[in-house]
Amino acid sequence: MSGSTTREQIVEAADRLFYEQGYEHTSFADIAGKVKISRGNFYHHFKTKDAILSAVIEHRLAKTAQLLRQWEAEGKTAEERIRRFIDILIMNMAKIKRFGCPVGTLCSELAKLDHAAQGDATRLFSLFRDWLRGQFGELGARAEADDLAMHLLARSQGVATLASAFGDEAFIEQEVTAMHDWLRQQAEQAA
Amino acid sequence: MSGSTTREQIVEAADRLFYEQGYEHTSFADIAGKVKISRGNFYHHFKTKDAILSAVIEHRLAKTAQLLRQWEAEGKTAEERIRRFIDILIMNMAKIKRFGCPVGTLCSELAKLDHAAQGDATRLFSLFRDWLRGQFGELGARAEADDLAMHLLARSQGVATLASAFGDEAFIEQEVTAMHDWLRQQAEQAA
DNA sequence: GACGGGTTAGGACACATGTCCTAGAAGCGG
DNA sequence: CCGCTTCTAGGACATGTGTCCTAACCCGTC
Repeated sequence: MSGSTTREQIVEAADRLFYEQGYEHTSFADIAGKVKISRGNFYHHFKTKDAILSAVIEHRLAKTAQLLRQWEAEGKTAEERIRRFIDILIMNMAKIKRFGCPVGTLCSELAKLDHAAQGDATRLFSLFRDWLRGQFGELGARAEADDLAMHLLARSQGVATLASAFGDEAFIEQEVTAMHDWLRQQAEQAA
Repeated sequence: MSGSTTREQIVEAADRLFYEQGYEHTSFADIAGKVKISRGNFYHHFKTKDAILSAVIEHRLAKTAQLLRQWEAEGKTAEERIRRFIDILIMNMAKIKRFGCPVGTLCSELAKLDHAAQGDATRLFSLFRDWLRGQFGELGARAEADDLAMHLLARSQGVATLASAFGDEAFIEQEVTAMHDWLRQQAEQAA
């Protein structure tokens, strides 16, 4: 988990803690403890808790963009690429069951705090949304491409929320299968 | 919104604040301010913040159970009753757009805090889940009744999360329509 | 009118937190 | 070796928090 620079280590530790404990429930001391630096040193890198949040979101945006590029490169057809998206629920099953979706829970928390970074956090969703819209477009959907993208995003979110609440991994697998079936239907319908 | 006793007023104010600001971000002072009592008086009614949370969850469980009984009485067919559930997204559209789903966001927050009341909060979901399973059972679904219940719950959750993140009410309406269509299919399939 | 239990107000207390300052250590070019 | 910038440690400071104590108040009962 260790990036090279201290700043990167801080961002990565904060990223993880924000996900696992929530933004507000994570303190400077928590992050400093993880990175094993003093709270005073912390201030040299980030003046403000909000500044860390911004850096964490920026970091997640970069990671997500890279992930999307990777899917773009690996999947041969649009349908195949969309399946990669569906399968992140399987790849991250254990963490999702424990902490929910990193994007959805962060957006929810910031919405309640009425936090200034709310818009930036939503851009994480937009990244997936726009990418999915592109894939559905290639698949043959025209005007509905964005609707389909939002629909699939929403279903993933719902699965993550319920799986976390009930601590149910089997439910994830079941709904992932259903989403794959749904995608097949969409692909056939478009052809 | 004012219940008669001070205790009820506290619970109702806390209920709302926990929903709108989150559990952790709501302080004794916030609640006392809303009810217009002193922090000292507060202690007479609730010794602990966790105690308030328990009371709030209990309150929500009671309100939810009553709502389900009401739907039970009003809807003539199982299909009609399930539509009531779907339509809460419309009824509470404005608040959902602003704060998400009260149940889902509470469960998510408590999961991250690793809070003892997590299980109690999940019972809120269970109330809906069990009720929906019953309805789908009446509709003709047998073994899949619980799967259908969870599926519908998950979709509602996803819609709430995304509608809140994007501040998009039209998306709620669109997905509600889709869920109604899906339900019609299920009803036809069962018959 | 006196009593007593339930209710209220006000504030004390210890602690954690975000923010900030200062002084020293470490690395590096001249 | 010197001087400068960057990094690090430790702690100060004000504020907000959950918790808790004490004294006064209300109000029905004898």
